[in-house]
Amino acid sequence: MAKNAPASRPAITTNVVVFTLRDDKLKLLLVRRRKDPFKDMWALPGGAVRPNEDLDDSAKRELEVSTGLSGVYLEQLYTFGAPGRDPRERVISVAYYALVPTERLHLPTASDTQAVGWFALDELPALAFDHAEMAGVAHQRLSAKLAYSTIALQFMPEKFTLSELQNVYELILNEKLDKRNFRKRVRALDQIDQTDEVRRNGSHRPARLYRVTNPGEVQIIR
Amino acid sequence: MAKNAPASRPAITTNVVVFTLRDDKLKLLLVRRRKDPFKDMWALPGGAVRPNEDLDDSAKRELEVSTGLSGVYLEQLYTFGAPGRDPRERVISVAYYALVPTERLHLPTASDTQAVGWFALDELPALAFDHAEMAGVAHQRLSAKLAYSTIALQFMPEKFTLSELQNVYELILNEKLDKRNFRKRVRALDQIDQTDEVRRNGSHRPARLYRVTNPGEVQIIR
DNA sequence: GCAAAAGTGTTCCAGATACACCCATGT
DNA sequence: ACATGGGTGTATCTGGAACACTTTTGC
Repeated sequence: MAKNAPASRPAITTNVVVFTLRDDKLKLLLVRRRKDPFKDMWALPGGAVRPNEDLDDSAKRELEVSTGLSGVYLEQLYTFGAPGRDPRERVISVAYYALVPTERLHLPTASDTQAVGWFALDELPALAFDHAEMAGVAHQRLSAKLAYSTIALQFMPEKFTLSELQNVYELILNEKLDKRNFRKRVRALDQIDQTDEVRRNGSHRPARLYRVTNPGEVQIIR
Repeated sequence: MAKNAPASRPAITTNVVVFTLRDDKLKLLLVRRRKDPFKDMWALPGGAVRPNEDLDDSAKRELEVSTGLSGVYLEQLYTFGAPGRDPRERVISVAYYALVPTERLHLPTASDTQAVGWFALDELPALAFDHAEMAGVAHQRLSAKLAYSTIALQFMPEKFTLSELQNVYELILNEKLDKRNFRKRVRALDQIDQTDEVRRNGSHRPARLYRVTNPGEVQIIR
């Protein structure tokens, strides 16, 4: 059955739920499987943990392979290990989730055409294995964390407007927020700095640009 | 080196951080190791996941073996997999934490003398492997969860007084709370029912006994 | 001059905090 | 009668929510 496995030892993999914001939607990255089982179905990026590789490093590597990116926010999510979740043999999957600023994704990150794609969370195709559950748990965690941390800043590019930041919150929470209250609150966090630049963007008043004070740092608030 | 392991497949274990409240302290359960490595040191209960056993089931079993208990609150915590965390061979450990009401622990749960013990969190002995880190992460999670869930009720026996419940909060948070505010808040949760019994307990007014409305259920609040 | 997004403060309300005294019992 | 923990209500504070108009630009 399994290639080189004694039945007594499950295989270990990491999977990564990669979130980004595109086209005014919260999307995640899927790869198309090229082998059985679930051949040609969409799945979360992931793969075997190497013999001497830390779990975090394995997730980082999977992220790097599928997106070309490193240095983005990455956090362990949950470990899935039900017998039978892989039809071939027992596999324990340590799931992570990552947040990437859209601007850093120049290419559609196709190692070959149609092998990867970004899908809106509410329009996911059927997923291989228990990956739909992983994606669900990741989304839950992200939404929850939005409320009590500065995690949303991880989606922002180097410079951004407050309207753009508000949009990020609105997309993830899936509700409209009050502009004045939002600005008051987000400025009170003391995690963004005003620059002296503005962005001209259509026939209306230019927007002031801001910058994250401590990029890569996620603070617990409230 | 390793007994029956191909270097390509790490071993999988679960470990459980078992919390209880005793002698007005938050304590956790440790077992003394009888074999190398770390022979005679204290460690978290745990052991290998069986070939066809779900991770949750493995943790439940370890809990049952070390405490004789089942049906208590148990939640996956984090997965530890750094190479070298076990000196013999690569081991991935899925850590859980559990909360047990003290009353359910009649025996000191000794399968043999001195093999297990309860230790206050601020008086832990040196622990084997990376178990000190596990315990730390578990305590953090527990404290955090106290603030936004009804998890503290999991420590309560069948019937309890509000003073006892307040004591639980004070021990875990490590700060004094206002009696009137505490009672107002905890009653507003609508998760405890007044019984018509009282407990006579020394030379003072008897305390009303309460009961958890939905035992085993932990609600997210606020 | 008009359309379109940027920007700005104040009032109101609810939930958290601070706080002190009487009650029922055992000795 | 006194020591001990059980039990109760109100005033205040604070942070969140609601809410509308002016500004700057491109066309």
